[in-house]
Amino acid sequence: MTDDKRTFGQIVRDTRLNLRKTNADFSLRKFAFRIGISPTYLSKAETDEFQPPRAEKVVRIAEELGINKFVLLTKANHIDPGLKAILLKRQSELAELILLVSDMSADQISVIVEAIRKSKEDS
Amino acid sequence: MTDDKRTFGQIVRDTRLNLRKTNADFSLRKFAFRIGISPTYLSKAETDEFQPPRAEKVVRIAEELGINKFVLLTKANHIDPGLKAILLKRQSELAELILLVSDMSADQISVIVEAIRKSKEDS
DNA sequence: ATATGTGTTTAATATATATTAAACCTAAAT
DNA sequence: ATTTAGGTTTAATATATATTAAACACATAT
Repeated sequence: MTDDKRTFGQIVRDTRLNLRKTNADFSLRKFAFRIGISPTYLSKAETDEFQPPRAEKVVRIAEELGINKFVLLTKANHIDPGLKAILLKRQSELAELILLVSDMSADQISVIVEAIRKSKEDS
Repeated sequence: MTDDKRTFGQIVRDTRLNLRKTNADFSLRKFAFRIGISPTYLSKAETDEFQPPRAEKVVRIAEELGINKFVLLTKANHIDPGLKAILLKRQSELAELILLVSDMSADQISVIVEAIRKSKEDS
């Protein structure tokens, strides 16, 4: 299960410090500049004193850290910009589907995804 | 097709004025107070001079006007708070599904919804 | 004529969210 | 002993989004 109990800040700091062990480019300052935020802000965000940055920055952080962006976005209380764009355009049509699967397990949803994928191949 | 070319403001004003024909409670002022926004704001929003109000207010407007909330939310560039809550919790699990169906027609999505609904009955 | 109801406009704020510069305090390297 | 690199703290802003009070103009009812 992808059920990480840690906060946004804890995940980012833990992961970054781990990478820093073998790569000095993962110091707080260098990492912050690479992402496009100030060291100040990253410091506070990693200690959960500030709220996480906006969605786009969170995605960049996840990419740089090599972790799943959706997990980090969820911790940051953001919806992925790509998903958001799709939903903004088609929420009437997608609402039913999302509500319908919202009480299903991840496994059950995977089964559905696979079924749809297969049916798509046959066309 | 639910493809209304009108803006948020146009839809709200048109619908409200229609209701007002037979019901004085749909004057701009009374309606605004009922929704919980100022007449000023509603006036500007209905003429698209201000951006639409926040999602919760848009939902209330749709309910009062008796129109589909998702359509109005889309025009207002908001995601339905209910959907948003689901996505914030489970976007890792739902992302694949949403991306997969995002290029399908509304009809095709309906077919999938029906299939899932049936399979749910058998359990 | 005036009070009442309608929508509009002017002129600002309010509120939340996102964000920073600069000074600071270490510990390690020179 | 001092430069360097690390992270922290103070003290504010910046930015976007959401929102309003009060005065106005016009029509209709009294």
